[in-house]
Amino acid sequence: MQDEPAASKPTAPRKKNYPRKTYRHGDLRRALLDAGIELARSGGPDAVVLREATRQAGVVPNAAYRHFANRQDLVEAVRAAALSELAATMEAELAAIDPSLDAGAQACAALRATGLGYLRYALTQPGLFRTAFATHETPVGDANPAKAGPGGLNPFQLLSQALDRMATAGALPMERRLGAEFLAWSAVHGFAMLILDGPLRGFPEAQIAPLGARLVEMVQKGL
Amino acid sequence: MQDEPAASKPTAPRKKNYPRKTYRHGDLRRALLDAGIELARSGGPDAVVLREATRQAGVVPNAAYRHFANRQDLVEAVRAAALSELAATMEAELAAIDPSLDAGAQACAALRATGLGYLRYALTQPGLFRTAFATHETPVGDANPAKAGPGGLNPFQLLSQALDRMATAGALPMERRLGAEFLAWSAVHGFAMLILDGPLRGFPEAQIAPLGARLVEMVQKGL
DNA sequence: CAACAAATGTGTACGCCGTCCACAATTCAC
DNA sequence: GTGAATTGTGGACGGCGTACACATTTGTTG
Repeated sequence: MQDEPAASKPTAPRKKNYPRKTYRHGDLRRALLDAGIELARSGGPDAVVLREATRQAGVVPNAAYRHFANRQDLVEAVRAAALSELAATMEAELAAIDPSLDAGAQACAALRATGLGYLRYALTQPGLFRTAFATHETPVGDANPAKAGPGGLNPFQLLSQALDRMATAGALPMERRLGAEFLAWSAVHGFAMLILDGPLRGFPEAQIAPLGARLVEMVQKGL
Repeated sequence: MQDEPAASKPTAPRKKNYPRKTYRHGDLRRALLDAGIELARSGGPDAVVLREATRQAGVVPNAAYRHFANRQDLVEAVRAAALSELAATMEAELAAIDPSLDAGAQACAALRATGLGYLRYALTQPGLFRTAFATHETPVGDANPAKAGPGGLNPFQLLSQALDRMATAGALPMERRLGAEFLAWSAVHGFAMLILDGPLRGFPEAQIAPLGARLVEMVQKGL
């Protein structure tokens, strides 16, 4: 529709700045995903609306169907990205553990770090966090690298790893190791939900943080 | 539109069997709410669609706006009903506690009962449970009786009561009483979510039940 | 390089949804 | 009984997800 002479051969896809001049977009899938992520970031899963994503990518609604089977498929992709970010946040917390501690103390610190990283992400990115867990299906045996952090492990695997370290270090009795990830995850996940959608919503972080610390302590003590 | 002579004076609203013959419905609000509850029961919050509720009530879509400000308002009403049912389930569990126990043991049993009742409802009525917590805002200082059970207390208040009993019975150190409802609720709520939408979804109840028991035990020990 | 197939974006259209407005039937209050 | 308030109707609008046919570009193969 443009009267420009198609210029040079623009085969190189521009990753950002999506206003395209060629008929082809270059990397529409990425553009749609990015738009979806931003929508989810600021409005949660329901804000991921297909038509809006295509609008932001400068493309007609149906173009999305060349890259995603349907809206839910796009949401799943956003979800995977959110889980990956979550894993990265947890890894960052893990990396901050004092390496001079003995194995048992390090393992306990790792458990706390996974929990606190989880909570940090929920507080920092509520929209994406809710998107990560609003839809059904959550990763467990799922080795999809799109859901993992830089270290290649997804959030659930990071937690399992921390518990394994505790068990081998003797900080967690073996007979309590089995299924412990479900108990620990329950507490932390529920706490995040209480903050985002529940009776703790809107509380200043100054009051949230100590409660979160108490929660992690409760898990460690009660496990 | 019917050629019937309007029959007798049908001022008495029929609570169920909504096919009406008069211009007025009798109790449309109730009919819409009932329809909304059924929709939520079988499909969660997103399944509560205004037009479908009016369809089931045998009425034109706009009629709903005489009784609910908008869709969200209807969902809120469904939500209140779900919370009330949840409270009732928890009360039922509480009522089953052996009264011959001493105060401390009864208080501990009450804490477990609130948690297990909560989980029972989540497992039995996943759609309504998710509706109760999917939308924002949750009852805490909220004395709305529509959200309470037969005993007049909402789920959060039931939990608080159980913790109070533990504290006065000496089963919970006073310095740990403050905020304990958040810790306990976190664990149980998160566990419910893991079962409904998370990695524990679809697990047979035979495997869920012992895990739930362990969870409640963890809370009691770690609180 | 020509020709054809595959990939990718466009245009049009359908049905569903929430919601707004004006209007009609009914009931209530005086 | 009459006028006002309540409650249901009819029609319309814009937004959404998505299906189908079509156009344009790109990649392949002779």
